[in-house]
Amino acid sequence: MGNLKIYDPLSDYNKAIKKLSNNDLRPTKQRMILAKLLFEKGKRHVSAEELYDEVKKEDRKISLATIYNTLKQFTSHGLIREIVVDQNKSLYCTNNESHYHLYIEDEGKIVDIPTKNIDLNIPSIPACLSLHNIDVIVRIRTLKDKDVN
Amino acid sequence: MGNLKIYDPLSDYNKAIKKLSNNDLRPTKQRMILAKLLFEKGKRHVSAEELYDEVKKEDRKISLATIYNTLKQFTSHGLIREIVVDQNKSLYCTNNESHYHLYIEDEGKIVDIPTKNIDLNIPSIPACLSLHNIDVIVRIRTLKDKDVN
DNA sequence: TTACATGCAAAGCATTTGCAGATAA
DNA sequence: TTATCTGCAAATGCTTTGCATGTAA
Repeated sequence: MGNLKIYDPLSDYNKAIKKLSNNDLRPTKQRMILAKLLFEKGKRHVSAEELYDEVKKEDRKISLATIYNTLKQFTSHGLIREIVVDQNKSLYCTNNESHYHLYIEDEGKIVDIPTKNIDLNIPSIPACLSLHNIDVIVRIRTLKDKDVN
Repeated sequence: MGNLKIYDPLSDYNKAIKKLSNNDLRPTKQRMILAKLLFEKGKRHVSAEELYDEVKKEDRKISLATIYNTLKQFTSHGLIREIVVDQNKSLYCTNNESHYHLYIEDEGKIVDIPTKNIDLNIPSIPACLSLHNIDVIVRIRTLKDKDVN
């Protein structure tokens, strides 16, 4: 919002661009715009549709299909994380630190939880020698209409 | 597995029927069939489609729409729990004990985790005075193709 | 120059819904 | 008899895909 900003060669944004180049992702116009929106605004949880709207607000245009595809690519390259919150609704998280998620169903909101706040004791993990990723989603629901009848 | 079973007037199935009647759900033919499949086979994690197939295997027929609607009703009446595992994929869990879920993404499988195996420390829960439900889904992914490029 | 990206519209898929006919009480 | 179910087919909503055009290197 118009605040002065000293050029930071290691900002999240620049790191992202570098990451793009380091992978097989060309830093195209669309990917730059999306990386900018995703990484210059701090830690965020956005949907494809929200990003689409933000791009439009900047008087630019990226097709929704490209936004979906790009989010998918960014995810598989480890730049962001996908959180499936409901059927027909994914949010993308730009927080790169180790953390879990709290999803407040009633509000459709997500809050990050530091990994240290959750102790997992799962002896039942079956032969996960090559465990690659753990994601914890705590879903809470507050007392509402539909559940008590 | 072919083991003898003494008639239990308080079996999960009968409890379910009773629960149905106690709510505003008429114990119709379709609901009885589904309750039977859901509660007489012990703790399960099934999708609507799987249930649909099981009904067919018994030479009966319930429309998929009715299965979806019934699962939804059973869920909102607390008979089962819905677990959203992916976009466009819900599983329904018949375990009534307090527990969380481990989802193995690669295999699409779900395993129950006793509540005591997970310590939640979430001071950040915002004004959840009327907290109604906590669901924890631990998602694990083992090292696979698409993630390293 | 050419392999890779993008955009559009169409397709996909699990789930939901509208409504006419069927059923439980 | 009447409020409630059921089943079908059509609709929904998010996401993906096919393919022609555009673009980075």
